[in-house]
Amino acid sequence: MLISTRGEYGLRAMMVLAEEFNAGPVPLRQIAQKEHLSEQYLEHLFRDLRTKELVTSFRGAKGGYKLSRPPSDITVGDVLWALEGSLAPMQCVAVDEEAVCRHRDGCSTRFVWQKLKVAMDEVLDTTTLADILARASKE
Amino acid sequence: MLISTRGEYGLRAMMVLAEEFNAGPVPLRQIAQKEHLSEQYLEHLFRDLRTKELVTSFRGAKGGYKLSRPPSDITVGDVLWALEGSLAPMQCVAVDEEAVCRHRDGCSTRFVWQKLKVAMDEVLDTTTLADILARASKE
DNA sequence: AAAATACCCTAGTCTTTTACTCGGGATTAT
DNA sequence: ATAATCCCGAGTAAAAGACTAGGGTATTTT
Repeated sequence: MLISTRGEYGLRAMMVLAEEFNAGPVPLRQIAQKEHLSEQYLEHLFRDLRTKELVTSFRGAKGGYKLSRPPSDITVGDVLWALEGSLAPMQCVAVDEEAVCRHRDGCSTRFVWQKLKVAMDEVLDTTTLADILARASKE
Repeated sequence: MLISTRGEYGLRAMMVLAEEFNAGPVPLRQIAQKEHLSEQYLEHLFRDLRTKELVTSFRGAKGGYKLSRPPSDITVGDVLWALEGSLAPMQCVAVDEEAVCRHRDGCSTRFVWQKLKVAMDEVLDTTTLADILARASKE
């Protein structure tokens, strides 16, 4: 499976923040309850989301998290990349890796992985949280 | 990573058979040497490829494997599906699973996973071994 | 000032998956 | 007969995944 619980829970949590974007910060406990997730596990995910500057945190009573940018400015790819690392189908086409094919010269299969990655990135980079929101409210 | 060594090695091995499609059967040892893979590990992969009827086996001396169909009739998706099982980005959009979302009603993120799957399937189902072969010989 | 709320951080642990290896058996060409 | 080859069921070591434990620190409300 391409997406682990990190990406799954993380995106779900980000959608809660997207819904509440115009309200105050949302505490993790509230997100955890709404989505039936572990609050402790969410903390780990939100650390990564914060360092990648996708969310802003507010400490203390009445604290919580807010999206750093409007939902229309955050793509699914932004979120998943922050939580899962590279989403390439194979190491040899991952951005953060040296594009080294350790097998025979001119590895013919590599171009398939590259095509796959392009197709995946297209969806990930063009779908924003606002798009999901719009889609959800229609149903 | 979406693709494990099963899919990676398996597709590579299938390409060797594709190149040799008009010759006699190719023994695993030869594939293993050419691609620097473990022969024993390949045996496991070929068991699956055989039961999915992508390759035909010939026992005994001078035996080996052949593609069951011409390279233009075998897609990358056929091979990967045989070796990796479902290639969906998430369980909830995998074909062999009940499409059950165990979280809150109308899970809004599901449509993203579905879009992703469609984009991936498009590549996997339209790229054949012959396409890879053609691409490789051009370089 | 104190209590409550909430984020922040480092470990550790249990389970599952991955990536194989081992050792044998069956079949066929020579 | 013998060598080459496919066939098969176990087992295993390492890595990844999915968390939990438990402390700390900052902020706000009262």
